[in-house]
Amino acid sequence: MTMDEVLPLRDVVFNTLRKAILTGELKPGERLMEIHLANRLGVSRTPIREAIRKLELEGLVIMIPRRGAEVAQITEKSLKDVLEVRRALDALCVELACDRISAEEEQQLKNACEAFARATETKDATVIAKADVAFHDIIVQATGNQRLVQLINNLSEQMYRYRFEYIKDENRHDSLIEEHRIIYESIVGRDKRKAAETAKLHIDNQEKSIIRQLRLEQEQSAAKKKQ
Amino acid sequence: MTMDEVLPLRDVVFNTLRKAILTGELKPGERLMEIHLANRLGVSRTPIREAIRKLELEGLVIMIPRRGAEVAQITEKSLKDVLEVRRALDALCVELACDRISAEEEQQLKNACEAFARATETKDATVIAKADVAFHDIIVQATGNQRLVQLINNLSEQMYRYRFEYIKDENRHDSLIEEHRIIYESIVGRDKRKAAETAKLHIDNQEKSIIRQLRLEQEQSAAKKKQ
DNA sequence: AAATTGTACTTTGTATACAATAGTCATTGT
DNA sequence: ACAATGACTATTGTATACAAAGTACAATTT
Repeated sequence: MTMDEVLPLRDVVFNTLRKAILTGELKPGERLMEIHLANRLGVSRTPIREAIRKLELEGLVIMIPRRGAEVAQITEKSLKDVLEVRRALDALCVELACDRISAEEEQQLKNACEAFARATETKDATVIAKADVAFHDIIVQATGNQRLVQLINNLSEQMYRYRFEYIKDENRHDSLIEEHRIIYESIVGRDKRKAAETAKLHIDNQEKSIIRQLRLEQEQSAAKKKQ
Repeated sequence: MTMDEVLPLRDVVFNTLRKAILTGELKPGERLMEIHLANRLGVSRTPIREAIRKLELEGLVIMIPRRGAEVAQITEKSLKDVLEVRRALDALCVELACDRISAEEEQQLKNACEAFARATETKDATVIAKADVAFHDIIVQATGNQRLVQLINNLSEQMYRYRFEYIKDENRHDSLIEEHRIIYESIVGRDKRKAAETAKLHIDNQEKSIIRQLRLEQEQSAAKKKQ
């Protein structure tokens, strides 16, 4: 018996648009026109509008009065702002995890750590990204703080598009594995200071890579505009 | 010439409902029925619904499928979660302020610090609360991180109702003034460690007071239910 | 030829109408 | 008397219709 839970259309639309923005299918600056989207998704304007209201508060689209919504631009400044906050929250995460992680979660974290190392061998960015998310999810969940879970997820969202390029870089794989290992061991060893320090380092490395990626894209779009 | 900017109705409704929830005019658990609200505010259901979608994502209301929205309950757990995050973010704030505060902002902070001390003498909770917000706002703004500003404001929101009781407690006034003074001096003296520590202490004190308040309220409502 | 005005079209903002569902109360049968 | 079923009502979910505003393009005038 399949209890195929029927979500309200607004949530279906919200998830669809969210995914489209995060994967880059809808590009920054692109306009979201209600009738157009309604036709494409086969619903009326009402659920589209309600979905846009949620995307607006989540920062994925911006509203221009009497002109409608468009996909939010990511600037280097806004990315730095997000990562500055994440650095603090990721550090908080691992510190709380040191206090609160259960024996079962410790085992899961160990498995996830090893699974990540194996995933890098596939050289498939999608597989690696999933293994990476799985590892960090266990830590975030171990904090037992729902609000923190929600905030970290929202902040991670903002840079989904760029994380992929970072994951692809094979030269970084060994240090990624090493960082994960240190974080795992620090948490198990209840060494808050070291865990927090490594978590911050982990973000710093991501920041460098993502900003390089972002500059590249902006150069490209600038060149395209000229041509 | 008054450029009385006409906000979309959904934003007017959003702000109205938000304020009503934060001031306690709409109580936790109370249902938000669309037609009812539409009649009361003299608009149609559409802007009401869009406002509710935003309140939903902000965590001020929760949706029950096919039953509509109701004002979110604040539990002791959810409050502790919020404050745990705030402790980290407030510490980040003062640290960043140490690095980035301008000479002008330093002067403003000095004024706000003195203004707060004077405000406590009025023994008027509204006046004191305003002076307190003004002081902290300068620090948050000094970080130059828009995302951080947004997050702190959203998190502060969640406990607006209870902060008032905290501010009222005259026994705490002297230590509040002292904490503000230490934070001010640490920022000016670029002492990140001390600034962060005091900021955390500041939150800890709030937490104790607010949780006491929350327990009191819950006892009262439990008693009322029995009677 | 350039500028300005007017008109038509596109798109959002708001209201209302219709559909579906869940909760409530009464009625009926055991 | 109690349980179960069915109808009615209240409320949300969705679609559409109408109003207002902003934009682009063409025509006209200087």
